[in-house]
Amino acid sequence: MEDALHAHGLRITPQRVVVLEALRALSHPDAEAVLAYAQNRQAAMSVATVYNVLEKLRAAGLVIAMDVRGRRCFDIRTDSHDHVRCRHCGRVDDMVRHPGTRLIAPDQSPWVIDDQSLIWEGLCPACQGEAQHG
Amino acid sequence: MEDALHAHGLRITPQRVVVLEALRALSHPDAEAVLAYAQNRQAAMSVATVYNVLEKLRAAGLVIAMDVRGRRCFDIRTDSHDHVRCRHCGRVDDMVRHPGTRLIAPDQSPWVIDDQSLIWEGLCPACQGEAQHG
DNA sequence: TTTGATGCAAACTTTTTGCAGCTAC
DNA sequence: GTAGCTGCAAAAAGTTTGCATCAAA
Repeated sequence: MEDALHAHGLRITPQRVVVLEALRALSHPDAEAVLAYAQNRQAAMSVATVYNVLEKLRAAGLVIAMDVRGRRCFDIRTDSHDHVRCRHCGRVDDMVRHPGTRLIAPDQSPWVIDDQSLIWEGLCPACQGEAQHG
Repeated sequence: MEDALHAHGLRITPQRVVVLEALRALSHPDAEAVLAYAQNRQAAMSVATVYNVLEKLRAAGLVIAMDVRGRRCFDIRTDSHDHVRCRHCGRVDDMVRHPGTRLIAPDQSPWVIDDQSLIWEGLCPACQGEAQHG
């Protein structure tokens, strides 16, 4: 658990270890879920620290972040994959993409899909120079 | 402009017409941008109304919504397409998907991509019965 | 020892809500 | 006339920030 932190030049603190544990134990938690996990395990943790740690981990490439209806969720998997979210219960599942085929079809899956959003993030042509020294 | 509202059983109000205008004039605006557009055109509009109208339009299928770094953005296009967002300036562009090929490659585009998130939304198996009468 | 992390609490941003009044149909 | 929409303002929900304290290396 600590190896991953150490390998990315991040200090090993009890809080960070617990956040990593939460990310492994939970499915796509948001900050609130990570905090609840830590508190259940009697680990000292504050809201600000949860956000700090998650952002550090994201910047280090250890987790990916996604925005889902006003909440920022995190996922410890770093290989490329997609997600599906239930608009009734809010549950988020991983979804494997099949190269060369349609991304998803309702009849290929027990899920009923009625919306999708794919967002890439990066630097637009105009900002590529600017961002390097900004 | 009003046709679309009428066709979906939505009452035609000045506010709704202006929101539709804003969605056509702007690229992927959020609520704040729509409000600013309306106010520039001297149209009466309150924050709550912007959110109400956008949600009505989304529920009617006239626009799609996407969550981008804590903000909910809207897009009047309803055919399936993707988006790319600059992490420096926040600009969001449409991105056409090429069936049968990789979704995107950095060297195929002047954008530098370092993150992607694809989220489908729908009903998970457990909720399909429940949601119909809930 | 020193650099960086944590905790608290307050501020900030974005979205939602309750309710009175108004208007499209 | 009436169901449904709007505006206001306050509250809610989620995230960020400033600063003093603390601890990993």
